[in-house]
Amino acid sequence: MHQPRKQARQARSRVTQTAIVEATARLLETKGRNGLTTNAIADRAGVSVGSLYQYFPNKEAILATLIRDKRQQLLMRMQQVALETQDAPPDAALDALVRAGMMHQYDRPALSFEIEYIEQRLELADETAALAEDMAQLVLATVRRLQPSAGLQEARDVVAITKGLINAAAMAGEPGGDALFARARRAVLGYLSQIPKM
Amino acid sequence: MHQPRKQARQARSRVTQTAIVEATARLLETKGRNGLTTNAIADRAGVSVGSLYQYFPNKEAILATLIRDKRQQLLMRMQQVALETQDAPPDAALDALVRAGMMHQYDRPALSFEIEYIEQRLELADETAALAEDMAQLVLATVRRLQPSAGLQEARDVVAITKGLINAAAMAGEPGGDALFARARRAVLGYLSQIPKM
DNA sequence: TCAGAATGTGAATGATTACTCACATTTAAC
DNA sequence: GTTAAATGTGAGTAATCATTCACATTCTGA
Repeated sequence: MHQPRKQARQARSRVTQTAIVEATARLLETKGRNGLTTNAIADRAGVSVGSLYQYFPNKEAILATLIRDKRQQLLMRMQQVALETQDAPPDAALDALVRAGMMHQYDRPALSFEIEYIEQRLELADETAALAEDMAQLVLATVRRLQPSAGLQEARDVVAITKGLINAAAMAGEPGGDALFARARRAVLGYLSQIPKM
Repeated sequence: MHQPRKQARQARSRVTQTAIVEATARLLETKGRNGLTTNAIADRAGVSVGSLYQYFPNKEAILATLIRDKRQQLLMRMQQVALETQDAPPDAALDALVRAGMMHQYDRPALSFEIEYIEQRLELADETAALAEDMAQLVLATVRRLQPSAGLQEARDVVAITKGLINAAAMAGEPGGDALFARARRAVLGYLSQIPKM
């Protein structure tokens, strides 16, 4: 392989680095995994191919950075929402979480879709699983306020159900407004209402 | 491009054709979209590369055939189940549909995952949408027996919810047994119970 | 102002891969 | 048994693409 140059020391290098990752995101959205070539990334980012290799050891590393960024972004948003709603009524708190998840995926649906696929075929599977657990833990705290008998598995399911619904809507080209949110809300509350008491 | 040879007339050509499609499926499962090269397909199928092009104009066409086959298989299975349960109690009928969907996806989860991705980036998007509508119509008939106020959108949601749940379970490596089915059942029934009456 | 460090460049390289074609083998019909 | 059609072969071709490297440009500190 090859060692990328040392840490950035000038402002312009950060700009370049960001441009590369964002160009990768845009290409994934428009052309998918196949249209994602290093030369295309460089073009789109307005830099030369050589620059990619100043900051990333290879193409996969760019993808890994993009994915980690997005992941971090989602988790932090959810944590923030959980914090903000800790004193709100339980159903309002859950609403806020569902809405945050929906917003994140709907912000750039095509990108979310590509990332979900790529995660599975990179050495990121472990990190992905770790994130899923963090998300489930976060959701669990709120879910328990509504359904004390809920466990981690149920929290995971709530995440999966929401994701499934939103994914399908996004793929079908449905706009992600209040109608979709209302259905996601029903799915989650409905599922929770069916959890057997212990 | 290039014209594949005419329709098969001998039995061995059918064998070859099937071997090519099945090899493609196996490679997708084990190596993913990236490991899927024409030479690898030929190797795995035990034929020469040239033979691929006797039956398919290009690599995409092999994928398209595989995807159509799988789709057809799922839809027919669901139709059969719907027919078999048309006189059964509504909840038993819905159970049977959910179970059939689960079985299909769990039969070869990695393959299902790859196919779902590829469908979006092939000229198959229209057919995929058409299948989704067929599935929704099929599910709607049964769903209505439980919730007469349910519409096509709710049927679509039921499919999406189930798919999301099963997908997450498959990716997490969870075995697809009765525990998963019970949760899928709860998700569907819970969602339906929340549909507002008109 | 200037040296050296940091950053940027893009043609060249080697590997991979989809697809072709001239030919070999097998089958079916008589 | 012979022949023509059907089927199978795989080295070769051209295109694409990730990565490199020798060099150019820009910045920073003194």
